[in-house]
Amino acid sequence: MHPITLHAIWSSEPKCRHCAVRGSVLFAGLAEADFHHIHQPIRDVNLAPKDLLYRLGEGGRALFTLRCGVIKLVQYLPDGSQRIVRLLKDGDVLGLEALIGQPYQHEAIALTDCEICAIPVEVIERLGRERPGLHRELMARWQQALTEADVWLTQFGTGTARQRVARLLLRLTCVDQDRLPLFCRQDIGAMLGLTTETVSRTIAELRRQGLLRDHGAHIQDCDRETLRRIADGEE
Amino acid sequence: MHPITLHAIWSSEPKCRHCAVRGSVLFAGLAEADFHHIHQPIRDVNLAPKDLLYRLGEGGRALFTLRCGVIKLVQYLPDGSQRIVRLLKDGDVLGLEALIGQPYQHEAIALTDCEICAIPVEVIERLGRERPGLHRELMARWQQALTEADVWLTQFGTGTARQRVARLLLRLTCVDQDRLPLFCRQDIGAMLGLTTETVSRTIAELRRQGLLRDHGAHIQDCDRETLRRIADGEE
DNA sequence: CGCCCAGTTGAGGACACTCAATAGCGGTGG
DNA sequence: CCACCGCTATTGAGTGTCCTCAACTGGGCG
Repeated sequence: MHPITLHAIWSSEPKCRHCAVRGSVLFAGLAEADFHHIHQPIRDVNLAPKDLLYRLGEGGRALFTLRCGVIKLVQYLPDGSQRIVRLLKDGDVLGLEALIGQPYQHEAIALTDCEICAIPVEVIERLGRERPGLHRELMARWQQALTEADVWLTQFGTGTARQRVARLLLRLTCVDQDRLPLFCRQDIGAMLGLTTETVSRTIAELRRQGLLRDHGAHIQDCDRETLRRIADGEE
Repeated sequence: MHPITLHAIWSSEPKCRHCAVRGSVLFAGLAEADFHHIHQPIRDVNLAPKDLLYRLGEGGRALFTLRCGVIKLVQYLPDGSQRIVRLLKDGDVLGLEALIGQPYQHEAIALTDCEICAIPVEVIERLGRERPGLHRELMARWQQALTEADVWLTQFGTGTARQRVARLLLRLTCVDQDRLPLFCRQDIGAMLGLTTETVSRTIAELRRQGLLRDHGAHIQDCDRETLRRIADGEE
């Protein structure tokens, strides 16, 4: 178990106002005046890779915005193997289930260094009462997660290993053209429903065909055009 | 293309008040007085099996509650094959994406006869402004869809054909112990990411082992205990 | 009666999994 | 500084599962 670094920073350092990703995170639409209504502490959480943000089944009273970093949401199968259900990146929101009183549905585990805001549910509820626009924002977040879930099912749950890997690489590189977070083969397998050996073999072959370069776990210079053809089953 | 039967019934027949599934559908918590605020027509839609409720990419201005019946949400892969992403049953809500101005993300196709309420987005917005509780209800619906999506990914996207079929049968029968809607082998395949032949073979073997009976597409009398062991990979 | 569609069954092959051995990398300690 | 350890990635061989293609069956309906 990894310790979670929590320290209340609200009173001393109102980061929300100056938050680097304010344009894209939950409070994007908040007017300056709205911040005066926040009496509850919004906490600042920092995670290192492999740290646990929250546990599956834990009854949480906060939701989180990811200011920077990458987090994986994991669920487990009866046989103990794990499946990565979604990835979250800068500006994404997680733990929404807390808003309706449900325990967290996943384990949330950091893949990179992460900076996170932990927002108590009561803060959202109070703000929501006075600013209905917040609800629209929240619903959009939910819809975004749902769309993402559907994509994972269709893109990463169907087709050959070659297709799935190609699709994953396309999706990961479309954010940051060449720089994508380093995933171990096991994580890639857990995202695609494949074994680490199959993933390794598949990536090795793509490398031999000159469709990407990789130093260790770092994958670079994907030939997106060819990968797209592979993803669509054209070769 | 299947014609959609739409007829406005609000003025003549205010079904929402007497809706059979009012206890579990969207307007569960609405006080009687709230209905006076609805000036927009809530339409009644009836579908036969294979009828299309809405199309993927269609920009809709209504969301739907399913009073009775079963509906499948379908997405398509680049190669044209279809994947069933979720099933909806009595009391479920669909088309939520319309609420945030997005086009529908799936094809919604009836599997049985269906009775549906089509609720204009404006109605929800007006009601939501006056009754914040509605937002909570909507968020719960979204979360429910999300949880369901995760289940499909982990349960139906992993494991052997035998395990997946067992899991599907368990999930379908847990609602209605012995009576489950009739799915063709192709639909089952589209839910599990398997071919119809594999589904057919797998079910045939379960039948030979006495774990279920089926007359044509109707499956009955599942041995849920044994199926559970199969689903968990214990045999 | 015969068509049509859905389901079943068979044969063969491709693909991914399992088990196992090896290689490569980074960190630690002597 | 180098040897060693542990972990991850890679590669190989063999097997099992599922897909593909194809033929056949059976029920529903015109």
